[in-house]
This record gives sequence, structure tokens and C-alpha cells, in this order.
Amino acid sequence: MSVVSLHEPSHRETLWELEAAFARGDTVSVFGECTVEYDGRAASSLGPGARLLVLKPDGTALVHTDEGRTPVNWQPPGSEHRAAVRDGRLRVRSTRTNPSETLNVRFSAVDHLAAYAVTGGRSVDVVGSEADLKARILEEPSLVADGFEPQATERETDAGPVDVFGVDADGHPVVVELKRRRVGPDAVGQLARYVSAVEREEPDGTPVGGVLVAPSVTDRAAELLAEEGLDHVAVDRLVAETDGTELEETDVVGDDDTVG
Amino acid sequence: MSVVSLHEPSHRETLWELEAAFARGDTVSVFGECTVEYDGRAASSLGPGARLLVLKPDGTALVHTDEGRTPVNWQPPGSEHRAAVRDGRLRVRSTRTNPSETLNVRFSAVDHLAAYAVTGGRSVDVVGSEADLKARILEEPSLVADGFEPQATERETDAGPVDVFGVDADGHPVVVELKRRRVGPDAVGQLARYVSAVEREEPDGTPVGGVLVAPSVTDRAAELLAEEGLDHVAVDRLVAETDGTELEETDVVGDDDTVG
DNA sequence: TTCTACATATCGGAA
DNA sequence: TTCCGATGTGTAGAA
Repeated sequence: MSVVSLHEPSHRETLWELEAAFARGDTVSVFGECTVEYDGRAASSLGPGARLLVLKPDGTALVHTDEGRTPVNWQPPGSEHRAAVRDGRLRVRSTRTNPSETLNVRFSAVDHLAAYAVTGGRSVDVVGSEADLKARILEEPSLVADGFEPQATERETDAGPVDVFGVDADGHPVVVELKRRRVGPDAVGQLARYVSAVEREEPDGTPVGGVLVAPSVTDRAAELLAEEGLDHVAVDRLVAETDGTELEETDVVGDDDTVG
Repeated sequence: MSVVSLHEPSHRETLWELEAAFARGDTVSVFGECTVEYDGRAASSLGPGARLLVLKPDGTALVHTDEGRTPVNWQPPGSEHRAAVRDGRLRVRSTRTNPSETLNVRFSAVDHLAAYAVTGGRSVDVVGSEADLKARILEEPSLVADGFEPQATERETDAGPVDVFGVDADGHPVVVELKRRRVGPDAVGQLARYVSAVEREEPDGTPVGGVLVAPSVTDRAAELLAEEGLDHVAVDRLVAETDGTELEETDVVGDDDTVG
């Protein structure tokens, strides 16, 4: 049987099915009235309400309310799920170590449980990552500056790895920081940090250039760049991906049986 | 009825029930064999597999595999869900604008659907935030440095808001950056950025101090701090919360009916 | 395991 | 709405 589904089960039935689902390696969805407590890196408490609890075979636990992409409470992969009936409530406790964390979900009533053999598979990123931007820069270094010659990627410095490192037309070192989206002061700080580190490596007085490649920068970021003598080059991910040729949306519109 | 549950429904039944659940404002859990495509800030594709789809009334859509806390694909709150039957498959499409994004989940077979009136409520953080750390510092400024006097929190600079701003025993400006956990080079960069901004505000030659308050720092971060003439003060969240008195775990151990 | 930075980050607060 | 930084960030890749 592919799916096990319990409608308004007793705590004992829920307990039994959770045990079986854990043993099978199923992913479990539980709807019910519960409270949630968490203690670990922080500590929090959630009062009674109707929630969705998802338990994965890799140890992930998610408590969702009716709002938000982020679970209201959770436990990361690698945790261990345990269920028990105590004080007339069904308790699901998920724990992990390093850091030590505990999630406690107490159901006064379980309204529905479903267990199913969910499979894996990663979503293949077809476009849009910082790696795409890097490929584009390496393919056409003049986007950074006329005469720019890349020499290394992920080059290590005392301040961390530089996205693209190279030399300008005068042979002076240039640090390039890539961002896939509009950036603020933090990205300028990151670039400045790498530039400083390279300056410390070079003979005194060697000018070290810094270029922030991003679709756009905030006003404050632009001021900080000017303040630090750093440059911004506007390169959009669309430009990076299409090489000048815009892609058209070709998805078909107009369906039968559409609801929503 | 509190929960609506369909076992191995036809696409038409699924479609009908999704429509009803959307109208009621229910949160929906769908188990089935599907492919997923996403296009928006990035673009990705996920091949056939057995997955869990969660649809919330606020427009959130989550596609979960058997692994990981992060959904393999998703749509943020504010999106609009639509369902349709097309080419013999049940399609759930979730779209939003600004940025324009589309999530497309195509089920070859739906094995289970459950709809339930999930309620809200935020998890109340009882301890452990950066705000706690700030309160602790304001309560006992000498933790930062002997003679330190806080003058403002979230003080604006050209580089952004400073967590705690004050003067040292000599009356010189001091910038304090708070972190609730162990920090790396990025936090040093953030502090350095604020210090630089304050230095630009002050008369030339005014020494501006910078203190990073965090439980600990990485080796590289420590080197960078030294390089920049900045300080680190180790203040743990536990110290911040308990004021010297350690809390004991009082949770009861030893339950009946425990499984897992 | 730890370190380092990316992410379709998400989220909340402020201007 | 944009800006800005915190987050129990999570996650991957490298040392």
C-alpha cells in the first residue's frame, strides 16, 4: 500500500502508525491541535492551535501554521523522532546533539495522519546562480574593466576567498566580488575586506583594485563604494545567461478545468 | 467536518477538493508522483518522484522531498494557487508578481490529499536573541570595556545602524557589534565598516574603538580583528540570560508508551 | 567537524 | 515600497 491515512485517530492509533512509518522510512504529515516547545540554540514556546507537523525519515521535523514559508518551529535533518502518549496527549519529540536541541510537539487531538514513501532528487538549477555570473565574467573579462585579465577564482586571502582575482591593464591586482542580486552595504564591506587583505600581501604602495559585479547597488552602497575607491559594474543575470538575446516566455496560456 | 481526506483520488476529485479547500482557507497536504518546474529569480527543474506538496491559504507553496529542512522548491507567501487538469496530469501552479515567479507542480498521480483549517500564532521566543545580548550589555556596560558608557542603540551611520554606540573611559567613540553566535570574517567586516563610517564623521585623528561582542570568533576572524585594531569580548547568551546563575534542565525523563 | 560564503534565502522593522 | 540586518538561518564545498 502506497499511502497510510488515519482519520481522527486515537492517540494509540497515531502512536502505532508513527512507529510503523518511521520503520518504513516514510514521510509523515500530521494535522491536529497542538502546542510546541523548543529549546536549543534559542528557546521558544507556541500556544495551542491547529497545525501541520511534517516528519521526514532523515530526521527533519517541521511545524507549519497557516502562514509563512518558514516553519513556525522545526528540527534540522539528523534529529531523531520519538512519539509517546503522556498525560492524555500524543507527544512527538525530536532531538539532536551538537548543538543539543529538542522540539516537543504535544497534540491534544490528532485530526489526520498520512504516511507516504517520499523520494529524493535535487532540483536542477538551470540558471541564475552566482556561478553563472562567474562563467560570464571569465568568458568576457572586459565586462569588469578594459584589459582585465582573470588569474584565479576562489583565490584565498587572509580575509577569505575572492570570487575572481586578476590584474588590470597596468598589471595591478584586481579583486572582483560577484553578486546575483541588488546589493547593499554588506557586499561593499565584503569587497573592501578582500581588497584590504590583498593590499597587505602586496608590496607597500601597490594599488589594488576592487570591483563589485551586481545587477545594481543601493544608494548607500554606492556612496560606500565611492568612499573606499571601489567600482561597481552592472551585470544582470539575464545578460549573463542570454548573451544579449532575450528569452521569451513560451508557456501556453488558456487551460480547461482551471480553478483557484 | 474538520478534515477532508482523499485516498488515491482521480484528478477530477483532486481538482474539486483543491478548489473547495482554497475557498475555505484550508491548508492542504498532497502526496503524489510529480515533476516540478520553477522560474523566477532563478530557474530550476525537478524530475519525476514521489513528493509532498503543501499549499497554504496565504499563498505559500512548499514542495518537499524526503530530505532536508529546506523545500526542494517553493513559492513565498502572497502567491496565488491555481489547479487544473491538463494532458492527463493534475497541475498546481502558483504564481506571484514582483518579482515575477512561477512554480509548476505536475502530478501524474495523486496518492493522497488532506485539507485542514490550520491556524496561526507565532512562536514566542523566550530567550536567546541578539536583543537579549543588547539588554545585557546596556545593563552592564563594563562587559564591553571598563568605563564604557552606552549612548545610543541602532545609531545611524553612513554604513548602516550601529548596534550599540558609546564612549570609552577617555571619552572616545566606541562602536559595539553584537552577535548571538560564533562569528567569522563577515562580522569583522561589518564592525570595521561601522568604525570607518564613524571615523569619517569625527574630527581627523579621533581614535574610534570597535568591539565585537560574541560567544567566540574563528581563528581567521581573530586575525582580522587584530589586523584592524578591533577587540573581541566573549559574552555567551547563557551568561546574558542567567546573569551568572545557570539554568538546569528540569524535563522529566522516563515515559510510558515511548516509540521511535 | 569546522570554516566560509551563497541563497529563488525568509523575515521584520523602519523610513 | 525599498532598505537593512538578524536568523534556532539552511546548505554545499573545501580544508
